[in-house]
Amino acid sequence: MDAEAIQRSLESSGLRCTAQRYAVMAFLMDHKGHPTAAEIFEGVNRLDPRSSRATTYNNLRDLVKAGLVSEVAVEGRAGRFDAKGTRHHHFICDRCGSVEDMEWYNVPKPASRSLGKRVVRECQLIFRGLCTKCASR
Amino acid sequence: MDAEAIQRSLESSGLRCTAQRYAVMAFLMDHKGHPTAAEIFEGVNRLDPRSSRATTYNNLRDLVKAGLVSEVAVEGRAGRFDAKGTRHHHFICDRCGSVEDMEWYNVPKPASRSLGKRVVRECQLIFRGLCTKCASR
DNA sequence: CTATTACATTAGATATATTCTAACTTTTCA
DNA sequence: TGAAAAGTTAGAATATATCTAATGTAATAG
Repeated sequence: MDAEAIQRSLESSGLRCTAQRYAVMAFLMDHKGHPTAAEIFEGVNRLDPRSSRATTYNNLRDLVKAGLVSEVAVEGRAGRFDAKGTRHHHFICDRCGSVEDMEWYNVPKPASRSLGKRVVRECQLIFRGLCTKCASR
Repeated sequence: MDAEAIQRSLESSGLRCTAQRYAVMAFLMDHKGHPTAAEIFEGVNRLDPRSSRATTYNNLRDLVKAGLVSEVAVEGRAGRFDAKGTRHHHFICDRCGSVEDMEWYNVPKPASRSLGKRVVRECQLIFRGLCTKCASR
């Protein structure tokens, strides 16, 4: 996604395309490895313009609310974020904790009996085990 | 699971069955709603014996390492725990954040091509959407 | 074009969650 | 029995996230 596309997607979500917000979005497009808020903050601030920590958190929250970014569900303390480009599942390494993308495939929905009145929006798989690096030890 | 079964499962994992560790395990068997560490700590301490926060965290970590408890992958700051009784998937409400159990069913494994050298230990499904309460608003 | 208002950003303080430290207690077992 | 291992503890330290209140910036009604 290029600069204009980022700008358009922000504006069509009712968010102004500020330098700080743009930077968060661009960083996420560029780093597919599910960075933490701290990593995003640091990465964004290594370049211009300076952005405060509060702004980074505010913008992440706004972007998640707008559906442009998703927060990845992992155990552990630091939230991890993901620009919603392509759909994918996740693999989490038991040993080193890294979060990797896995190719997307459809997963059967639960029986409507067990679903009740709940409304399912999406359905995500999390694999656990050993990543390539940790498996070879 | 009764008292003796908890004791046996602890000991067969090489963990002593201390009062504090037993209490954490019993609390988790009794509260299927994926309590946070803080809730477990509070719940355990409302009864005898007193257990410190550090011990609660230590014991949770030991139990997870031993495979008797799993940490549920949810976004948000506080870790949530789950005694591995029956297998189940999870439903997370977009609106109120509650985590509910969903009936277990088998999920197709990823293609070995996309898996590479990774070793999959388990495979967990997370549904997102609106829970029964939030859907009716 | 300016004033008003809503949106955004900031530094730093605060709140929350988890882990660490170092002393102490209990259990195990040679 | 007594040395080593395992467990517990209070409180300090660290990590993560949010709040506050002052300030800045952009959109737009007049």
